[in-house]
Amino acid sequence: MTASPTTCDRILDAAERLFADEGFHATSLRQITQAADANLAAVNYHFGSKQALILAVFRRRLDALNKARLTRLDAALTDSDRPDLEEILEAFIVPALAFTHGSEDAGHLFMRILMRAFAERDDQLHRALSAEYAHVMRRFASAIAVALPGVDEQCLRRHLDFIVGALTHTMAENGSSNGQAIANDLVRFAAAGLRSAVSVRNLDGATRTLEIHT
Amino acid sequence: MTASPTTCDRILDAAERLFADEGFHATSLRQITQAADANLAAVNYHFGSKQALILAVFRRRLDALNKARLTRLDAALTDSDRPDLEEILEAFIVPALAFTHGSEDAGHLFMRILMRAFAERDDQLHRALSAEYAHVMRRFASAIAVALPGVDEQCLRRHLDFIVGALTHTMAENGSSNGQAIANDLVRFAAAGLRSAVSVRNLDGATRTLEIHT
DNA sequence: GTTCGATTCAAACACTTGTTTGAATGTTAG
DNA sequence: CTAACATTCAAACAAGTGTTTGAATCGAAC
Repeated sequence: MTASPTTCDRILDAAERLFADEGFHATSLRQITQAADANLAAVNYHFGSKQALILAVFRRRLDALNKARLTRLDAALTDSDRPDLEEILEAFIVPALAFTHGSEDAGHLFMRILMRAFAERDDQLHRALSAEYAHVMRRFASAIAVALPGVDEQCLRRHLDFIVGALTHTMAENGSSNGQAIANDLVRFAAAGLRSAVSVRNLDGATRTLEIHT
Repeated sequence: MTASPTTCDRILDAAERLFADEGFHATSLRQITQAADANLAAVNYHFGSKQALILAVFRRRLDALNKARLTRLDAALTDSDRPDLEEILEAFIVPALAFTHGSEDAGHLFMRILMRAFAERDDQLHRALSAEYAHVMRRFASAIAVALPGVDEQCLRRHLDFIVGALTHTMAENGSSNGQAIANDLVRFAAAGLRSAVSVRNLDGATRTLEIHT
């Protein structure tokens, strides 16, 4: 039999599920500790505060996710001299979906939490997360810049935002079903979108402009 | 001089800003009424409850946004017999950005709120919104299906999710700056992504599959 | 001026929140 | 065994929550 999970882990699991279902502020420590079969004071004892618990829930999964992404990115880059755009995008997208198919629907829950974190304007959380998240995004940005020479830097950053938005939104919306089909779609969708940026610029040197009514 | 805004409007404005900054549950009625220079009981008097206020904040902007989208979509469809994909996408994307450039940063705030609504698992809010939102999405889906014959229906629905995710994420993240450039990028990005779906199917009849490690 | 409906107001309601405390318990080392 | 430490527990804390209430105030219509 596996060692029974510690109080810390039970609290993290319960908090993850409740945060995903109800939101950070809407979830009370009493709900969490009751679901975790722990005493109310356990949260403040083990983590210090509710805010620190939120960060802990985050780090546990995000560290693993970003590490898997970077490992796969490195593998794609050393595979050949000229990196393949699709392989780079798979390195970013597939681990997120592998997550979803992992232990129960932990990944699915975490994607909902990740989306909340983007929505939350909580500066403390925002800063703490972007510290390591920015590093990962920069690695992928430069990898794509190599695979797709001639793409505007600012444009590339925007497109990465598109991909992050599309990924988190669909992951949060659709459950853990059809992960593979979604990954296929998103990789192709994103690759085509990225390639369109350089081809347009190479053909006529300027993008079409739209009028925006104000 | 313009007629001074009613208490209802002041409450809606204050609530919109605070909901975007702090979240639904994190903002108290006391914060809202104080910012709106109204009495605490005014919210329950005019709207009935906090939950009803949240819905009211939503409807005020979402109605206008979706109406603008559909108007522009109709214009694009009657323009010519065979609708242009880019025009359809502009009908969906540009009004959201025109919003952003409208009164102050009201649109920017509302996009953050919209993102929260997707993240929130509040079933009541979810159901109330998807009622009219689903209708708009269906209109756009069938318009794209005409402009892009041969695209798989399920695949199209997923791609619309990608676009919604990309739009809300970037709108929420970047402020009201560079709205036009973002709209240009997203329209081109989305169009290329959508076209890639039909071309792949038409060329070899099957999509590439990725292994997902679990 | 008076009456009537709509609106505002201050005060209180019952309840939940995150956090702290100090004693009780379990666990490990000397 | 005992001493020291880590962990759990029930209880209380002050502060904040959404909502309700009943009186006060306003603005027209008669």
